[in-house]
Amino acid sequence: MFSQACKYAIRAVLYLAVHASEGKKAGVKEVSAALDVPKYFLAKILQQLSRNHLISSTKGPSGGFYLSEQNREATLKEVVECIDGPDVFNSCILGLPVCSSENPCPLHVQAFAYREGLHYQLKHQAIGDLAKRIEREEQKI
Amino acid sequence: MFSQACKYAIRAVLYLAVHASEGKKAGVKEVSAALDVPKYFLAKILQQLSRNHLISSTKGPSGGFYLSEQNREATLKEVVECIDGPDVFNSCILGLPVCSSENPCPLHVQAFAYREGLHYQLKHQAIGDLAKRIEREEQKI
DNA sequence: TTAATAAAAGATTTTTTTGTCTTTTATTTT
DNA sequence: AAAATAAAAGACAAAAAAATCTTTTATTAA
Ligand code: FES
Ligand code: FES
Repeated sequence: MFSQACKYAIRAVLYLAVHASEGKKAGVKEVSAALDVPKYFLAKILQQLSRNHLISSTKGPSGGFYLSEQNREATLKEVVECIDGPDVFNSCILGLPVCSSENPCPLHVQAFAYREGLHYQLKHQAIGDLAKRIEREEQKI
Repeated sequence: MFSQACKYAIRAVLYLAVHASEGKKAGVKEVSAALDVPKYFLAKILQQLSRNHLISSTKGPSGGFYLSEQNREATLKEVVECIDGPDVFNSCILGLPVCSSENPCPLHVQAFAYREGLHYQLKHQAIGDLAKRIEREEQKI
């Protein structure tokens, strides 16, 4: 479903949402250590998210990555599409050129349900809200 | 979700289920042309399925691939696991070392539900039955 | 205002996946 | 028995994804 880079991106964004803020930024080193993810690879991913304004960053001492209030209103769908491209949620699970209910592949009904369930959550839940839920329910990142 | 090889495998097996039989075998050339899939790559995939007794084959003139009656009783789950390995249906969508409802990641609930829907179909529907449904409902492969 | 810090950017390397080509082996038809 | 056919096997090449390293730029704290 998601590329390795995209999995790292989602986890990193959620980590930032929970553990960082404008006043308490987190560096690549901290995030990569906390999530047990390759440091330099993660750096690239965070850069890409930053360029696309899905996370915020500042250079220099006491600099690092964090989520602005605006960033917290975005959704993971945007994060996913920033890394894996725009077709993640509408491509056929068997790789047919188009996915549609009019011309369904044999797995379409189930695959579509799965994909849409996930899509719906990622699309409608703000990252900030997700973070609160993670803290409340003590979910793993 | 599925590797390219696995997508090709599923489609090829379904093609054989619909268009081939012990009396009317299909060669790599036919299948790759019908599904618009790289020939030599598909050959490797069919070999692997054949070695694992998920499809049948014979060499020589009028040889080719087909599904025996026994093959038709198998499921696509077995095909998928033959190509992509045994963890496809129980690994965390975010790549955490284990996926469980006790230690869920933030996407677990949706991801699990979605995955299980698909898993259930692939696990409980015999390839032979799927083929009949494909013919009946004129689904695309 | 200098030194230290940390992200940004760029260039490379490694690994995995995908795809191709050639040779061998089994089978069948002539 | 010989020729033709088609899968099996093995070796290889190309492309994509993942991971690493180095240099540059911006910022801040001393
Ligand atoms: S057509 Fe294949 S998943 Fe929709
Ligand atoms: S724990 Fe992540 S999908 Fe189950």
